[in-house]
Amino acid sequence: MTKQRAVILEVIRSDMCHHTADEIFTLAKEKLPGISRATVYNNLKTLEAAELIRRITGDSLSDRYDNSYVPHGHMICEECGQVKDFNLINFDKQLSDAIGSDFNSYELKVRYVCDVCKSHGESAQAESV
Amino acid sequence: MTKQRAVILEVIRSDMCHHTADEIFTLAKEKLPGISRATVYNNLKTLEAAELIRRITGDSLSDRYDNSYVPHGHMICEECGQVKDFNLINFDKQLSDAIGSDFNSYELKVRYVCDVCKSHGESAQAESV
DNA sequence: TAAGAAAAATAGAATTATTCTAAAAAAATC
DNA sequence: GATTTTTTTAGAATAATTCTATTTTTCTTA
Repeated sequence: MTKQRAVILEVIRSDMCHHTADEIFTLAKEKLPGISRATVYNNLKTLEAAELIRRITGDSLSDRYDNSYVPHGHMICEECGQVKDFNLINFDKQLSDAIGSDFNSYELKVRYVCDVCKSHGESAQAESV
Repeated sequence: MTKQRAVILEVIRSDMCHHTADEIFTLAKEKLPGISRATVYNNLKTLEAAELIRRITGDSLSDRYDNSYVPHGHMICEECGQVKDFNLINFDKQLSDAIGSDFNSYELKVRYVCDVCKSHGESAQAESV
């Protein structure tokens, strides 16, 4: 566990947001100005392999990272882009029944419009994801 | 509906595979040698907006396209990369209950090891997705 | 069906996210 | 403490996608 790796993990764990690699790089840089982009990418891979974080794909052009490795759903507002976590009861069993096999992980994303955006139309253009 | 658009749609519908934009470009080129990459990308967007195809993200570096717009699950073998479709009964209701709101679409991917790969170990390195 | 307007296609440059590379630095091992 | 292994670094390379300006095709309607 190097300084860099610790800072990256700290950044990912510091809030409930799901940051992109680039955002993590920027945030890590505030604490460790010399850190390199490649280090961030390397460590994101290492940390996911160690099952400490989870990569989530397809919300935007770039991947995002979740501070929990345990699979769960992500609900993504199509207006403001905010990502929230949610859980389904007994979903693992349901899934393995449906595919007729055990599985290693799953990724579930739901696109919807959140209450805030629903109420004040298209005005709320947050960037907090 | 232009020649190009028809060919692209035909390529996507011609088999059960989930092709990348680049594969679609290559296949379309066989039928329409002058077709440009930008045309493929433009049309993939148009066709998804028209709800004729569905983009699926995160299986590999590049996105893939599904010949059905109706949301359903994708099961992805971690050994050979093959993608199969599956469905969950009454899942829409379950989802909207879980997130406490209506939603526009969902994307569900399960990573597992398919029977073929499970039986003959790591030998089967198919590319057919 | 010809003329004008609108939409789509083209080639290639530009952009963006990510990976690779080779050298330097840090950490781990003995 | 010397040696080996791992990690970091900067920047180049790659790959997917988007953008741009121009040309071509399609659509509309007279």
